[in-house]
Amino acid sequence: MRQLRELIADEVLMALQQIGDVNPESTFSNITTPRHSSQGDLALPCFSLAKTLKKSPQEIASLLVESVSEKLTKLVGVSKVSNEGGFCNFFVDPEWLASQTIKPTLENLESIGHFRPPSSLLIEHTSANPNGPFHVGRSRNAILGDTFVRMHRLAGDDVRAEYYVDDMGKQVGILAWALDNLDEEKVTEILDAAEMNEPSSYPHKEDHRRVRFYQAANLLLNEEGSNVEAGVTELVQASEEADEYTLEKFENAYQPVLDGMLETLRRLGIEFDSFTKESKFIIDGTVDVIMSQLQDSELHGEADNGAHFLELEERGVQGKSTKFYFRRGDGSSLYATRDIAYHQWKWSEANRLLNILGEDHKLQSKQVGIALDELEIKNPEVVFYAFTKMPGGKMSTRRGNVVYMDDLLDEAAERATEVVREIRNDLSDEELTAIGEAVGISAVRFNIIRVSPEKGINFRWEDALSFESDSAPFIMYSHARACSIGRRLEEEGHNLNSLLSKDYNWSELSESAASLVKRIATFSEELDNSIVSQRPNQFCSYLLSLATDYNRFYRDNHVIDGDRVNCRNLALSEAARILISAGCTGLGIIAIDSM
RNA sequence: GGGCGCGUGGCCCAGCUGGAUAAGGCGGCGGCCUCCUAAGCCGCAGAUCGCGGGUUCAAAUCCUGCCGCGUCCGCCA
Repeated sequence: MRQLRELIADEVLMALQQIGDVNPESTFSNITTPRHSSQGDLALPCFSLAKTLKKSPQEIASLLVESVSEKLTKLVGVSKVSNEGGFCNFFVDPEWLASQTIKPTLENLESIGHFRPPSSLLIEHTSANPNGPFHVGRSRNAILGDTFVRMHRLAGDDVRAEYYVDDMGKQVGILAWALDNLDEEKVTEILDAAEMNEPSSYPHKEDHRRVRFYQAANLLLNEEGSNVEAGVTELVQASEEADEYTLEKFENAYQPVLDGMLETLRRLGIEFDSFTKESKFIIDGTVDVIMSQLQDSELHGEADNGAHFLELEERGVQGKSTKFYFRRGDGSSLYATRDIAYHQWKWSEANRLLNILGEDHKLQSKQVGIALDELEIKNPEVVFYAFTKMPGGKMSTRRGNVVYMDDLLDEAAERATEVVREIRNDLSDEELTAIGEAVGISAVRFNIIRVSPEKGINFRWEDALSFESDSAPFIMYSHARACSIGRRLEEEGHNLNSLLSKDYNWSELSESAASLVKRIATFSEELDNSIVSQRPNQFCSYLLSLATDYNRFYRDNHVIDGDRVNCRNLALSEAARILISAGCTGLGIIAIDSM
């Protein structure tokens, strides 16, 4: 709690110095938030001082309290200082905290979430091969990436969301080949034979339609003695030489697929500011420059057939192969080489770079990082996330072992609509559907970001669609409750702004109201912590706590009491409502006002 | 074989830059709607923090060995 910390810092530092601490700053930096509210709002562990001061931690804590207590408790804002078990415990005065935080929250809507000077950054996420519909396995990247975009924006940063389009190479080549050489009938025949001809719920959406061509071509590719391989290879080679005709053919093949994927993403609330094509760096020649620069590296080596690599063993890369190839024997570049050029270009576009990558890209990312070092180009910040597994194993577009996001969202919206229908009998079908859509989508997003990125997710329908307490609908429900208060006041002819413009008396806050005030006060620092530690799940937890605290407040602090309005409780409720709503925006949850 | 990551109540999951009684949720049991939305609130039961060593005043957290799971080790993307 930064408000309390700032308030007590000077006194505590002085007291630490007095009792003989030679590095009070360092001791003070250990101050933490206690687990239990009975232990105050901040606690300073005194154990590290025991040795140098030759006193027990308990004794030290007690000395500190003695020296600091009188002055601090005279300060407006500190209600109590005590010590227990070697900790020094500081208690904030909730009335003071409320006077510091509630009004600013109500009045400075545009600065909600701001905690530190803003930065400008480019976040690259999703960047999935445009070869088929967006599926659940790919969605963790998109949802996580978009959440970072949103959280940074909430914190005041200038963010550009970027999609790197793989518009060349094998994946798109296979798709282009298939569209050229197969027809619907043939595709159906091939998929039937492999028992992969599953009916699509979106047969006319291009990503769903074309993925069948892609899957069929992959099946042909694996057949003995097929000439498909040769055809695809020819295309791929042409694309890597930036052959205009081929690249256009590729674009015609993938663009409708990409559009379909983006449509799905848009339904999830995910949009991009810019798209950069991989071929750009072949066409503009930077890949060639990079390759020749890398040949000057002391790590550079050349294989028998003329392929070039960096030997990374001395840079900590271990395994069967420690070589990083950046140029094939025929002189052409590889995906990773283009990625280096892409990073060089990205640094010309932003001050900070953040990449969202699956854990399968860890080695690749390390190799690119070392190559960037060799070229004296800064490394980007990277967030890795673990895979989403299906009960049958890894999801794969190629093998058809997938759950498409379009289907998951339909199911989510449908189930949510049924839940609303059971609860609300005063709404039209249209309203029910709208709420169901918002709830379903929010729930799906939340169930992915609520778990720490490095932990694997086992996809289960019932988990992905969970509407239980640890979920987006729970948060949305608190928000809707808060909205209903304002709505009712306005229906009764009140003007909310004039009710809120009064000066409140914050004395004698109930326990639940005080808890809510404290929770509200830590919004920005919780957001910032979550961003800095690259764990959106932390902000998820915070928002769940805020919603829980609001629900408790709601239980025993009424705003409307007969024909009287408690303006102070209204101010608290509105501040909470505003922050829940802002938090939802930051996580991609749709904060509807009725549900 | 090697690298990286993960392993917390029956299930999901937080805590992991060491600190006080390991936080929530689901499921189970029991309470609360003459009162602003009960998708809520309150209580009870349930944890050898994968296993073994070590460092420390203090270990779920750091180190190390083992076991299990994931992922990577392509002149693929």
